[in-house]
Amino acid sequence: MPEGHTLHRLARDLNSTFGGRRVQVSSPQGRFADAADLLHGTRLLGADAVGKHLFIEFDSARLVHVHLGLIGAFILYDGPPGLPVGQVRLRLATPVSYADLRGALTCELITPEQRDAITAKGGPDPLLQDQDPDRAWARISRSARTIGALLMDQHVVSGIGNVYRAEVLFRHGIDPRRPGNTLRRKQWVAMWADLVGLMSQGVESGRIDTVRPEHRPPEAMGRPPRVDDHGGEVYVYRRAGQDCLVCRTRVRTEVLEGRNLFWCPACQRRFRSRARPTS
DNA sequence: GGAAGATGACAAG
DNA sequence: TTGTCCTCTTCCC
Repeated sequence: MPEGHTLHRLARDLNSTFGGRRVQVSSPQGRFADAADLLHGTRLLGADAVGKHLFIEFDSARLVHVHLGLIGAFILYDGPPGLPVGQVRLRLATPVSYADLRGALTCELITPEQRDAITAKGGPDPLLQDQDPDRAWARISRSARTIGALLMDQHVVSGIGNVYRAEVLFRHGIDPRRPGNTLRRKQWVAMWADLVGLMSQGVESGRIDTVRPEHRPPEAMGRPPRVDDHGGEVYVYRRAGQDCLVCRTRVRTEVLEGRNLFWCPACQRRFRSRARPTS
């Protein structure tokens, strides 16, 4: 589901299924009907993802911009399209496969200029080549907001959601409530490298697994990673009240800027501010 | 049958 | 910070 890895994987799948083909475009639910009529029967040139945004390009420089939001899903199916189930806002189809979009925050027809404006607003995306993590560091290192909030801010870094936020902070022993301007550059460089690795793995597997082999519980040894509601084996995300896989302290949760935050109070020690950072 | 909650983002105040 | 939107699933009565 929708963190950056989901969108990049989706773009890849849409390319292999529909890239270069003429597609039937419809909006069974009706909310995208006018645009669907315009695109119906035209060639789908390709799809690409930037952060949590998905762009699908059709002939005549027409682009569909999709943002799944919290609850959206874009699912591909093999076989000829059947009757729509539920609220299908957008359906792409060929005689042998189809894809249904439901619950998206955004599904709109845009121009290449609008696409550029959308992508220009975002911070660097760990899943794209040639990104500059220093652009994110420039904002983090100047901000008194918590690192937990900064990592979720798409203007700072693109593609990170609640799961990767919780997990990468755990893996680096950083309290999510710590202000961005108290972090060291070395810590950000290490976190960025970790995000690149974790999220790339997420694109391949379609799930979020962050637990190192040595921290897997003994009963899990020799078994494939467990699958939680969110699909993946993690250290702290949605594990409030359970034992930390590393130190057995109870994982805590708290709402930060409207989102559930999870962390281990022992592994992710609270930063103690002695004096204002000097540089 | 209805409420709550979920991997998100925006506008209003 | 709060409210709102999107849809579906799970839980509780």
